Amino acid sequence: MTTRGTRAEQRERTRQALVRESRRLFATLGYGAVGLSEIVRAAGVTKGALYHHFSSKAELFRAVLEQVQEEVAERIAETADAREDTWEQLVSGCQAFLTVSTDPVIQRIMLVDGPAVLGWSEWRAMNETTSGRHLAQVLGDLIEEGTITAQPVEPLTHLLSGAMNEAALWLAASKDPADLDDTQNALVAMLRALRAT
Amino acid sequence: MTTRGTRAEQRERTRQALVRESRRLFATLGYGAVGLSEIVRAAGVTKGALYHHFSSKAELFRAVLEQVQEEVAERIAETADAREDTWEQLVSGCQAFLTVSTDPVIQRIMLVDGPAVLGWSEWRAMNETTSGRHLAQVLGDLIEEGTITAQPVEPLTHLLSGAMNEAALWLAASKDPADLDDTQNALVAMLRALRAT
DNA sequence: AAAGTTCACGTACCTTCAGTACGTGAAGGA
DNA sequence: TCCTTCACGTACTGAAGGTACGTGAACTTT
Repeated sequence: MTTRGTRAEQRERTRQALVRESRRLFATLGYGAVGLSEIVRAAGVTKGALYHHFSSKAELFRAVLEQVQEEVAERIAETADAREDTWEQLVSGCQAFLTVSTDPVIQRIMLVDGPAVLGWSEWRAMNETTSGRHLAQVLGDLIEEGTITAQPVEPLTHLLSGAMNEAALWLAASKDPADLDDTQNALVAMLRALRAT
Repeated sequence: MTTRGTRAEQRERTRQALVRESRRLFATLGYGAVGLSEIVRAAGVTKGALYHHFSSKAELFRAVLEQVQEEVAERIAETADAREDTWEQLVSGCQAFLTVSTDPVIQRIMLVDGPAVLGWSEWRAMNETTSGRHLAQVLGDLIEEGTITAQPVEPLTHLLSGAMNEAALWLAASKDPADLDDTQNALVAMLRALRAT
């Protein structure tokens, strides 16, 4: 094999090829239905290369999931940060999540296989460092400024993120385009319920 | 092997043994970490017997999940049906779900591995025939009687069931016993938001 | 610049697992 | 009593994840 460029460059190229191709395959076929041989063939390398970069199939999946999580978090933050009002940041952020998460590619990796492959607690921890943190942050701010009734933040965070995850999965499978609007309306209604009187 | 009793009896006994032992193992180790050899050893049969009853490992898991789903649905219905008022049925049913689903055994099978092993849509369909149907039923009744603001039932159902699933998973991992109360309070507050003015 | 070291892989192999083919003996019917 | 059915047990296979070790180019050292 003709190795191009410096060693660090080559290393990075191989790693990215593995992550990119496995992300594609995991998303379309699901973690369990994708073999390592299929991945390395698509990436144009061998299993030796894969195990030089990742200690296991699950570790490779973790790398993919991290990438997906960061992308989702970024796209949500983009939308939310465009708003001035904290309350509007919450609402628009939630709506952005519902829109972004409709992508089946994101769904399978982030919402379906993620918890099963890495275990729920690890999956939770990863969420917490990306998009979950934003949600908790905004909710905390809103409680502090008195917009939302004083209460523990964590239960609220999990209730909302769970509601949105499930709704996103359902929306992806639904045919009626009106479902998205209906869901967002119901969600906003629930959010409004949290507001202090 | 000394087969006791009639053929139908024996058949049922082995099937139940397989379901019982695999349920135990799936719950404690997770679907992926349990081998069929381990299951048949625990059940006191061989792989021939397993594949005579179930066409695949996933099918065996499906049988286990069905059993778990029915148990959960029954326990919730028990609590909810004790109430006269439809609204109180919703509230007590939701609270019952949070309490029941705290069991790690139920969690791993029903909430973590279920969607990944069977695929989300099949998992959703199974839910729909058990506990999910009760929730949709009650919500529909409440909308019909005007207690809840008129709106499509499905989005609401998914938002709520998703919120409760995630909350249950979090509660199981949490240490603070006050978390359960906090979550139930937050949930009830969200439910109340749905009420027509 | 030559020799030595590191490292990013490739090759060959092992183990385990889900799944299959086929044999067997008791239950049930004729 | 004979024949069929069926609920398994036994023995095997292919594929999958994972490992041990070799190799040659990139870097370091002298």
